[in-house]
Amino acid sequence: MEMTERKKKVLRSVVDLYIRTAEPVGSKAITELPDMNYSSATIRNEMADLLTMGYLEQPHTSAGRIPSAAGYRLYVDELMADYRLSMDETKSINTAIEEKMQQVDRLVEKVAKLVSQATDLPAISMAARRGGATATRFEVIPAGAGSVILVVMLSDEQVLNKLIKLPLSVTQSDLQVLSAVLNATLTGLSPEEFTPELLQKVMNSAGEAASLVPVIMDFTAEALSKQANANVAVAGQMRLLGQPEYRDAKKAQRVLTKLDEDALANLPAVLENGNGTKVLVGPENITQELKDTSVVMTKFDIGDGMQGLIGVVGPTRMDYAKVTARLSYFAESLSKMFAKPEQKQLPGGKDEEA
Amino acid sequence: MEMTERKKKVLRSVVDLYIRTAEPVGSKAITELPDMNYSSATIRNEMADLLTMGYLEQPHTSAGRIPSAAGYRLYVDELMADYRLSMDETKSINTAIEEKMQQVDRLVEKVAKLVSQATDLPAISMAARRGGATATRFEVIPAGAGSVILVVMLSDEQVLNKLIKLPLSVTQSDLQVLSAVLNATLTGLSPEEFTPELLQKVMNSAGEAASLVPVIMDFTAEALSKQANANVAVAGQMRLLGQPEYRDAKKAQRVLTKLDEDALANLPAVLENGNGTKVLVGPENITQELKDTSVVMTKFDIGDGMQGLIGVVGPTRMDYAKVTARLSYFAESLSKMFAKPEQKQLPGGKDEEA
DNA sequence: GTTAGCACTCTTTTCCCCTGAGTGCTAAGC
DNA sequence: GCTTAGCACTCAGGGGAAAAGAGTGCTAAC
Repeated sequence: MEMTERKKKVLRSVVDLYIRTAEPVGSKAITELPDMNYSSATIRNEMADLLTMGYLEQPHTSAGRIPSAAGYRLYVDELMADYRLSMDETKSINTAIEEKMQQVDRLVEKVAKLVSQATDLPAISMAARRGGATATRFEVIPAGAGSVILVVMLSDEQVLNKLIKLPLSVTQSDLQVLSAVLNATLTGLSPEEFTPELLQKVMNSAGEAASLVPVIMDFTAEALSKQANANVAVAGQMRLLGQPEYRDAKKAQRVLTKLDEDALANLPAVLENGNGTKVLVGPENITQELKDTSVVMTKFDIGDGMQGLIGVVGPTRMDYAKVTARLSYFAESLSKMFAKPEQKQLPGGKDEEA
Repeated sequence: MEMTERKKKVLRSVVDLYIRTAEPVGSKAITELPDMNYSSATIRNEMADLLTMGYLEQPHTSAGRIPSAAGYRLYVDELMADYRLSMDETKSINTAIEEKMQQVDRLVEKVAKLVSQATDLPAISMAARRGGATATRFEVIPAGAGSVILVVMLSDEQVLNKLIKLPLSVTQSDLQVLSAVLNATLTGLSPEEFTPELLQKVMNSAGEAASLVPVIMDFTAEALSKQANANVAVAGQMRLLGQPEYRDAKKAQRVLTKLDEDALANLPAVLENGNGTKVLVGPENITQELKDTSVVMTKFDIGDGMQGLIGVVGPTRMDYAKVTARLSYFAESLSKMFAKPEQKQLPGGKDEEA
C-alpha cells in the first residue's frame, strides 16, 4: 500500500487531535476539521489503511484510533506544522533566562528548572566538557596562622581552590619555592600522569613545604578526572503527574525513578553524536520503563569547549511541535548568552560549603 | 473522660496497625494482637471512648477507626515504641555517608538523596550559616596574559575566587598594592557597609589597578549577602508516589509542587528555634496543601557556625518511630563527620561551570 | 467490669442492562 | 474507480440493583 498525500493529511489530523484531547480519534471528528471535505466513510477507509500500514492503533474494536510509535515518528519527521513561538513566549523565555542566570551558581539546575517551566514537563539539563582539562597554573598563598590556600587554574579557565591547614609552619619563601616547583612540573599533565614516581620527584625538589605536595597532587588529579564527568540536573518531575496518562501514580513512579537513575548515568553518552534537536518516541527509548514515554533533546555548543544539553520527558502524546520549538529557542538563547562576552562570567565560582 | 493505661495501649495498637496496613482498624484486629487479652466488645467500648475523646476518627459508621491528628500527636509524644536501628541499618547509613560524602561538591543535594533513600520518602536537606560572615583576606594574583584571579577568604573559612579579565595591563606590583588596600579597607565589613562612598575611597587609593575595584567589591558584597541565604535541596520526590494515600497523582502533585516552592522559601525560618527532632503532624502544618501530610525534621550543629537540617515528608500515616530514629541517627552521623578534623575538607571548593 | 450475641449500617463488589460512539462492509452514486 | 450513504455490529462506560462483607452499637448475661 502506498502513502498518499491524503493519508498523510489524515494521519496528521489524527495525531494533532490526539495530542489535544488525549482521547482516541474517530472518523467523524476528522471530517469536522476545516479543509477536510470528505465524508466520514472515506476517512474511515483511509484510517483503516493507516491501521494496516502500522501508523495507527486501535485500543479496541469500536473505538477511535490513536497514533502508533511509527505514526508519531512520521509525524515528527515530516508532518508536524512548524510551531512559531509567539512574542509572548519568546519574551517570557528571554526574561526568565535573564533573571535567573545572573548568578553563576548551579547553572544546570537553574536551566533544568527553566526548561521545565517553559514546557510544563519534567526537564533534564546537562553541561559537559568536550576534552580533558589540564592544570595551567598553581599558586600557594598564605592565609593566616597555620593555613595556606592552594589555587589551581585549569586549561578551561576554571579556578579551583583549597584551604590546607598546616601541620608545620612554613615561610612565605618556602611557599614561593613550592609554587614554582608545582608550576614547573605539574602543568599540562593529564590526571593519569600523576604517578607515585612523579609525586616522589616533586617532593624531593619542593624543599621545606614538601609535606604539602601529596595533598596538592591528590586534589589536582581528582579535580582533573572529574572534569570528564558531566553535570546533570533533573527538574520539575512532578509536572509529569499533570499529564492524564500518568494519573496512575504507579506508572509515573516507574518513569520518574528511572529518570532519576538514568539521567545521571546514561546521558553523557548521548552527547557524543550529532547536534541539533532529537526526538525519541516511546519504544525508541532503550529502556522498557520508558516505553510509553518520549524524550525531546537539544544539544548545543556553549563555547569554551563546553557542550550543553537540554531535554524534556513526557508522554508519547506530547505536543512535539511546541516542545521542540521551545527547546530549540531555549538552546539558542543560552548559546547566545554564553557567547556574549559581557555575560561570560565563567569562573566566578563559589565554594560549596561543607 | 480520663485516659487510662488501657486506652493508651489500644490507641497505640490502632496507630501501629494503621501505619502498617493503611486500612481502618477494627476491634477484631486489635484483639488478635499478642498481649491483648480482651474481647472485641471491650475493645470496641474503649475505641468508642477514644473516638469521643478525639484521638480516633471513623471514616464512616461501619468502618474501623483511624487515628486523628491528636491521636498521632499523642502517639508521637508518648506512645510510640523506641525504634532501635538494626546493625544493618546503621551500617548501611554509615557506608552510604562515607561513600558519598567524599567530594564536597553539592553537599546538601547528596544529603537529601541519602536521607530519602534511607527513609524511602521525599527528603529535604538544608545548610545555613548562623551569623553573617565577613571577608578576612583578599589576594589578587596574576593568571597569565590579561587575567588576574581574585581570592577572597571569608570568616567562616570559605574561600571564593573569581577570574577577572583585564581591560588594561597591570604589573605584579600594582596587584600587590591593590591586595594591600583591599585587606586594609574591606575586611571585617558586613555587606551593607559596601557603600558607593567606600567604593570611591578604595578606588582613590588603589593606584593603577583601580578599575578592578568595582568588580571586586560587587563580587564580595554579593557573596557575603548570599551567605545569609540557606542552601536547600529536595530529593526523592517520587517516593511519595509509592505511598497508597498518593495513588491519586493529583493529590501527590499538589503536595510535591508545594514542597518544591516552599522548601526553598519557608524552611530557613524553621531553623531559628529549638534543636532536636521535631514532628509536624498533618494539620499542624500551616499550609492547607500539607493537611494530610506529616513532616519530620532534625536540626543539628555541624560546627563552623553552620547548622544543618534534614527532614522527610510523608503521609500522616508514616512510621514515625522508624523515621525519627533513622533521621536522628543520620543527623548524629553527619555531625560527627563534620566534627572529625581529618574529614573536614571545608573550602576545597570547585567552580560551577557554565 | 467484661463479654457474647445480634440487629443494623454502610462500603465494596458484582452483575446486568442500556446507551452511545465508532467501526466495517455493502451497495449505490458521481 | 473513487466517494458516499446506510446499516448492522461491537465494545467500553455508566447507572443501578443486589449481594457480600466488615464492623459497629447496644443489650443482656456473666
